[in-house]
Amino acid sequence: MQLTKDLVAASATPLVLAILSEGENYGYAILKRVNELSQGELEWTDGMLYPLLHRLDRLGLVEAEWRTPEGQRRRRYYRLTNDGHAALDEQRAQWTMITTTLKRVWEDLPMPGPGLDPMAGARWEAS
Amino acid sequence: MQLTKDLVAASATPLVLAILSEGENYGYAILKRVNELSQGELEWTDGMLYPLLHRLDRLGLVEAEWRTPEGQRRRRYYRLTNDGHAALDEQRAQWTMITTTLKRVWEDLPMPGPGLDPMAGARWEAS
DNA sequence: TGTTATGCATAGCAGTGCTAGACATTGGAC
DNA sequence: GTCCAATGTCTAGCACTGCTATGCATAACA
Repeated sequence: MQLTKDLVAASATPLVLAILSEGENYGYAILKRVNELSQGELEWTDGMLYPLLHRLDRLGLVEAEWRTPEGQRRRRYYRLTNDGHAALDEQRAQWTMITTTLKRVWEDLPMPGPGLDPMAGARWEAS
Repeated sequence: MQLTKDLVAASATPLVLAILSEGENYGYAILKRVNELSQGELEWTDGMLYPLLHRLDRLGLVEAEWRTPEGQRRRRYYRLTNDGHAALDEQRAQWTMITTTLKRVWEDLPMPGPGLDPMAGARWEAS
């Protein structure tokens, strides 16, 4: 499946935050995890992940630390900060809102709420 | 709720396409419909909708026609083309895919599939 | 010794979405 | 009569930023 740029951009941050909420992690493994979670549909490059990680760091949503596990390569581990957790919740709420909105049209649900009804009951035949 | 730019950008096209799939419509009414569907959470400006509509027109996803209903203002009505319907289906599939992916992390679902398990079973304590 | 997997980094520009500003008509309030 | 709000549409131009392309390094393995 070929995803639009917009969608990739919009989902990148919440996805990384969500993955880090599972526990600290490092770039290369995050890449693998994204692939796994999306069952191969999302194909992120490292070139797009690292800048994002740096951005999240600048924004204070994650903390980074170099570490060299026993007998392994040097890696930079990232961990969610409190602000990061809050940001994740916020993003999640936003996604839920948008998804709910889209579903309302897609599934033609009856609509609660004030009901502006801009069309005053008029209906047009499609196409 | 304050939405990120990315998310607004990513949802704009599918939302407009979805609204037009309900039947032909014109700019001002689409704005109202968006407000209604999102129950006031989405506050689009006309300045962002019209360029989008023009773009969709250029891409051949919608057709436009000036019309002046009996005793009403002149309006430009937009209608989905076949390509538009196809694009809507495509976008919908993409959203579903992403949403599914995000839910997997958010809800910590057990994961089906090949199971790359890049961490070889290791678990870290979260921050 | 060559290749693949692991692991990280960033300069710089292409691409584009929106803000700001403009214009016109209708109807109701005062 | 006048004014304001709602209705209705349009576009130039630039600010912003996300990614592509590229570079570097080590380990394992064939």
